[in-house]
Amino acid sequence: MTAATSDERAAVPVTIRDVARASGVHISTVSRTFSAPHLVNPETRVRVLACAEDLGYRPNRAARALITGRTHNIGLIIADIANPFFPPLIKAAESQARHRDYHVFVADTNEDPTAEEELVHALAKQVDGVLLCSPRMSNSLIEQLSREVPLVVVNRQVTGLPCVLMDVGQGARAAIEHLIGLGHHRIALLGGPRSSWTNREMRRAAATAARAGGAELTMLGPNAPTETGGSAVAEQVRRSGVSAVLAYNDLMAIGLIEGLDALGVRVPQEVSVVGVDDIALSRLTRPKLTTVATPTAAAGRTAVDMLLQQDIESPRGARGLGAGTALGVRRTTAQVMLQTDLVIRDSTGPGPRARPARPPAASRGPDPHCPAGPGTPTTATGDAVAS
Amino acid sequence: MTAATSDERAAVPVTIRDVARASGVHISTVSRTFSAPHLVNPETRVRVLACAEDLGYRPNRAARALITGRTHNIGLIIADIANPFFPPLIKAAESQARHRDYHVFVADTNEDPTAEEELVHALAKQVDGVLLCSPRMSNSLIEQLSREVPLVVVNRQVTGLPCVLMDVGQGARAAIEHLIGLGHHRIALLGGPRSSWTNREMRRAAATAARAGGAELTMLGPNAPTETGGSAVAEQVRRSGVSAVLAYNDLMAIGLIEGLDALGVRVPQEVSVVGVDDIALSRLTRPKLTTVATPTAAAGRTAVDMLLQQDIESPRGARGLGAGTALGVRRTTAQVMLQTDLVIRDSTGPGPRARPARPPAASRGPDPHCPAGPGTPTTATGDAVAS
DNA sequence: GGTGATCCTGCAAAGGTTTGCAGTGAAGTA
DNA sequence: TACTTCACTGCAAACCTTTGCAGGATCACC
Repeated sequence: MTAATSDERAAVPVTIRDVARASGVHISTVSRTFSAPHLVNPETRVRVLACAEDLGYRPNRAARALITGRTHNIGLIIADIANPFFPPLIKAAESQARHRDYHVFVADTNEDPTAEEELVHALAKQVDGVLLCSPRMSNSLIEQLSREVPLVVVNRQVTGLPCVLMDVGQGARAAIEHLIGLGHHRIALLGGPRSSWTNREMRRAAATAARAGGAELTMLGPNAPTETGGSAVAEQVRRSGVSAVLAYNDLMAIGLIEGLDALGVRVPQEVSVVGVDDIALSRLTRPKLTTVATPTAAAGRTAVDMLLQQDIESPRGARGLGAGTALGVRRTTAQVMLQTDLVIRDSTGPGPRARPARPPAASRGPDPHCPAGPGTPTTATGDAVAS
Repeated sequence: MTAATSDERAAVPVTIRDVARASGVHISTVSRTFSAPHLVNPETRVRVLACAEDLGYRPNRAARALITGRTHNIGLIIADIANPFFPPLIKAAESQARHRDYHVFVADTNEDPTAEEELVHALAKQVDGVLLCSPRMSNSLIEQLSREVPLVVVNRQVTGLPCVLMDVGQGARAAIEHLIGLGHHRIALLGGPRSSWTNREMRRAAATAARAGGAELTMLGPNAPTETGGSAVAEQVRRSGVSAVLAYNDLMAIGLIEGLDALGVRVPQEVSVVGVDDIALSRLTRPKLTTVATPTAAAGRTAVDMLLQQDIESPRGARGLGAGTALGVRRTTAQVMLQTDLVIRDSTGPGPRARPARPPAASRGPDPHCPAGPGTPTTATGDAVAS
């Protein structure tokens, strides 16, 4: 770390060989100093480390990858980075990966299934595994791709593959029960993309909960999972005569509130709205959004853990393993379901039955129907529950 | 592409050698088929390509990187992925990179300068260049790191290095002029982080514009560039007696509006608020935020272009180049300034002087002071202007 | 038929690291 | 002393690709 070297260190790439020369040992000893320290004499080790530090040596991961077959990289394939649902997931995944000395490639598919497939192929040779977040392609294609590179799927259930799921079914149930408890008996479900697993789960759970609570549930959709998708159906919602709406996600819920506002329909006085995801934004709109919080960060962390876990066993690229059904180790296919939590804020209020008993124009100030208070939502724990 | 092979293709990694064997040529011919097609006989080429396709061959980028010295990867170092300012930039950069057959590593520093430095080191050997977005470390450290790996800096001016800047000075000027035009003569500038280049530019430009317009400008801050940072100074803003505020960014502006609201101060009736960035969120809050739109996506694209441009010349890791001032090619150090645009929405209204002349309670509906109408903001063009 | 040019292909080294194997010397045991 | 064990280190092959060089075939031209 002398001043002289630090100035020019990077003009010439310094390799394991330079360190070997400087410390008077063979390159293999230098290599072992980094990858298997217990095999080298402590004295030698400190000397080598000192020289390495002095020269500014950093192992070349490409060369290492070439021989070990492990890149220490993972791929993260995202439908749309700009969708506020994903950044917390990306952030958590990147952080978790880095703690385990992995780097992450991020790729955006623009919600295009074709791009998803191409990206898996393109990344396959360059990563030890791929996280597929809310994929839009078919299950069978996912299964096929998983033979090329270890995969963990987030927000989608694929049998035989490790998946990280959020229990939106439970969340939808809680939301419907919340609405029914407020006196709503005509409720709409604002559906998302048809190919979305989350969408199917929500529909099923919401229908069951509505039936159990004696409420009528209207299905609207499919719709684009965006703000525009939400505002576009405002008119339809008004005409349908429902007094409450559960939206596929927060963006749609916010769009819907916008759209209703433009039609002169007030939220929550005339229509209650519940979203899903609890994106940061949902705390900042007015009214603040009642929503089903999904543990996105926990999902990112968990997915990385699962990926790295299944990676450990076989050193990739093991040649000569007989194809077909080798009776050796089989990849773990555990599926993890993360809990969701209903966060009650200001976009839901008493329904038609309860309305007469309510003081008029109470849209400001602490809402009486909010148990925890708007500022202290019940946060999602993200505890993992194997299913 | 037969069914038989596609099933097991990835169990055994297929290399250039397998393709060579299958097509009856030497591996170098296969290599050339991909990296220099014009050097191989068309007939041979189609045969090789067919075999490659059939076997599912994909070039191993690690091996290629090892010999060419170019990884075809770039690094993207971000202060905070979850900050809504960044995702559009990441998305654009990733897209642009991919179009040029590059993949991008994304890393999050959590606003920690130490993490920034470590990440540059960690990524250096694995990428052809790094994009440093809104770095928090010192200029001198950035310069030093740039000797290790080609760097492009976004949102920060470092002499001698290629930079992509947004003209927030112009934006701040436009915002102040807009406010003065509305009749505000006591304005506050809600400052951001002290180490931020943007922050300094804004202060300077706002001060000049205020002086020119005969308005009094109060500097508040530094503050955290977050919603909380904004809401925390609401009380201070009220006490200061200003009628308008220009905030460091949209998040702070939104936080401030929240905080003022909690104090019973209405926006824009009593205080006008202008943000900077035009994050998606700013269209969704109520009131919709008047803000200085920064061309984030264009910045991401431009930064990638500049990085790749300076990469082309020298094939990295050229050994034996004399250190010191080689009189050969010098890295391009062009600095690009992108234009910003003031987008007028609903969080700004007439100031004290103009107020009497205004119809009361006109907070809903199309605002008379909004030239383009709330739905059709003047969008940032992002035209590049070399400086 | 000889000369030269052109086009294509093969050969082999190189790039930085890991790792099985073998070798060295010292310490421990009989 | 002889033998084994042990800790450490060196040797060299291997990973997959690129690329300068040279050889071979073909063709045109004189």
